[in-house]
Amino acid sequence: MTSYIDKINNYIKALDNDTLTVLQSISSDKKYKKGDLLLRQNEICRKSYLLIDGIARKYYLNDDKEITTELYFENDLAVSFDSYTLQQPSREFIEALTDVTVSITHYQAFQDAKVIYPKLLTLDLMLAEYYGMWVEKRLFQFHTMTATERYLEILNKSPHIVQTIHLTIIASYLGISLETLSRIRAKI
Amino acid sequence: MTSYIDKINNYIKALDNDTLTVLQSISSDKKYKKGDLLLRQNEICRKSYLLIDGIARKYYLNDDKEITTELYFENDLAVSFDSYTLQQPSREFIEALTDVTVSITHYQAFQDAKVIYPKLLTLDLMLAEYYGMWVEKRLFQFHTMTATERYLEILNKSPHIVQTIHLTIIASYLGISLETLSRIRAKI
DNA sequence: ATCATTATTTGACCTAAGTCAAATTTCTTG
DNA sequence: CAAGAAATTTGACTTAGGTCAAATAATGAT
Repeated sequence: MTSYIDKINNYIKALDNDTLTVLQSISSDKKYKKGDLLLRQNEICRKSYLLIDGIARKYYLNDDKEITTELYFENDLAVSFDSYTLQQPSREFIEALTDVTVSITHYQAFQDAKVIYPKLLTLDLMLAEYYGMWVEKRLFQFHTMTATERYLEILNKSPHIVQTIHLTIIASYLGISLETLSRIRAKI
Repeated sequence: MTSYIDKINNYIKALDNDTLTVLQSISSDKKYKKGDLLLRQNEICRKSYLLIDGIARKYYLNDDKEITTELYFENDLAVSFDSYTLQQPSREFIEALTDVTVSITHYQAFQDAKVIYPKLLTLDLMLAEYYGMWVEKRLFQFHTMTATERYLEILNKSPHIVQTIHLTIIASYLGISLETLSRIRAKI
């Protein structure tokens, strides 16, 4: 499944000039400071954010507690999937965890471009497929793995996460309390 | 989000004759008996199954225990998403819970048709988006709701599930043990 | 460097849900 | 319809992980 990212990136690299030009024409770079919100709850997610530099996360509030649903690093595409797809208010926030630089593409501009450049439609499909598989895998892990196993998985496959991100956020991403995460770390 | 199904169905209804004809030409009906497996673990999911009649489920094995990941009724599209998308061996089974009639479309034929009929590409995108949002919602429910709340949700929104499907399967779909489900039902 | 703030750890206790085993109830099929 | 099989319930006990509170440790601003 990771190789699907490669496939997507290769597909982008292999785009014809026309398509690439359009894609660039509807995208623009922007910088955010650490702590800035790229998307707030109840706003409609009208843009997608391709992380060029820095770290960000997506989260929502449950009983005033922040539940992190996704962590973004260089080259990741940050959107609130359902808000973006349905163009309806978002349940989630997107927050810069460090200073970040992003390439912003507007939803509507991309929709319009897809009609004329079918390769963008294919690209959109690949991105949606990737996200679907990613969420499915996450759900699968919550069902089949203990908190400790999930932490070890992150430690193995994404050590950069553990090195750069506060435990409160990692804990909420793993679906456990901060204290439990601390105890898991003490055991290992 | 439910309304997105309507959008998809309207989109299908509004397809031009050429596209519809192709779609029909690469699909064919088939009947399965209760208990039949439409897809086995380790097989590649080379077909999608549109339920015309009957009930089916998708599940996988974890420590010899069956975990149901999706329930299918009339008009639902049954596939193992990652196996279908990546054309790699499936972790999941798809099983007929009653006698079923399905409309089968072959992966490769659909891929080929998408190239010529961009509307099928758009349709594929909508289906992937729908599945992504559906899984995301399921994950969200597992994070924010207790077992009792999840059961009540099913009882409310999909009473037909509780009426027609064995509790063992519902329990595994809710991510709880059969005994816990039984106790939840006793309380209510 | 120092103080204040923020992050993390540790302790004591609690709770939702799981497990295993046995008892009922409900279906099937002859 | 009766016997056997399958599904569901109930009981007794265990456990992973949560909560609340307090103690350290780390970080950052002056």
